Amino acid sequence: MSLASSLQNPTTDITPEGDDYETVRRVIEMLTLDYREQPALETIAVRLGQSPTQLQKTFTRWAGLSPKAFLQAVTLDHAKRLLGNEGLPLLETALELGLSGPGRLHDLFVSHEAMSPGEWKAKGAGLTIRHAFHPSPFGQALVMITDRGLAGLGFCDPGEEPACYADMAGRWPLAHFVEDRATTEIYVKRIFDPNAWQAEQPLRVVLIGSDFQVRVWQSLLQIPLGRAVTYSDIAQNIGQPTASRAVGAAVGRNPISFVVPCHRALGKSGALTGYHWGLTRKRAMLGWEAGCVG
DNA sequence: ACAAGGATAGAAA
DNA sequence: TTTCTATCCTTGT
Repeated sequence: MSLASSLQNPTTDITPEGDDYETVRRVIEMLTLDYREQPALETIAVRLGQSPTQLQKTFTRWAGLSPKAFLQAVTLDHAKRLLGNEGLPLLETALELGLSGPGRLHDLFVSHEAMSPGEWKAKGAGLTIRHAFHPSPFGQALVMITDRGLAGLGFCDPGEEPACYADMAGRWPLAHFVEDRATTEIYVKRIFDPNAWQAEQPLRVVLIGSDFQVRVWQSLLQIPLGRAVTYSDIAQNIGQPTASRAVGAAVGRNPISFVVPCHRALGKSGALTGYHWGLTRKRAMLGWEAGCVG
């Protein structure tokens, strides 16, 4: 089977910035674990065995932000700002502008297609899924492609690949899995390079889930870069205003993280209430995106 | 059918 | 801050 080979070869292909995420991850962890003592940048640098200057470089290379700006981008205040409580109901706005439908969605230019309920219930039977791990700005990324487009994107830290693979593959237990780095690599480059997002032909994405889940994920696709919505916003958007709890569960099952921007769903208070691949990664994504906007 | 459990939210103590 | 509860889609029995 391809599983073994994919696990033994966690790739060192591209991404000269591969190490940067490790640093960023540890900084975020320190900040959130010891948030009481508000460690200064210099303290953190020392703990990591780096000079503040090195840290400066790492952040600007990784996020396009100075360390100070990045740290700000990871606070509760910033999260609240993303929610943009200044009025404009985000999701409806996107709909009115005609950004929905098969055309452009998301800043990444995604065209989405949902699998039929029958195919969903088949648990992937008859489906061929090509997959591989690649380094990404958010750790190791597991990419899963069907002939209808990107079906899965998961993340983990180096060494956790087996669990990550099991998690993703278990979602379509009857599918046929083939490791195919050549196919997945094309997608990876496109997904994590904001410069490639301007491309004219959209990234094909296929949403495999229950009807309810697909509607939730489609709502997520309407959230622009640099904004966020609450779980209840989404519940409103799909016409079931009291189902915010169920929305949370559905968001959590999103198989294509980052591309379907589930990291832009926050609690009403602005708190990051959860993330399937770890809250640290959710913070990192929001911080990284702050760099894209500014 | 039924029961348990979530990445919720709001209210009460 | 912690706890209680209304709510509702999924999944396992």
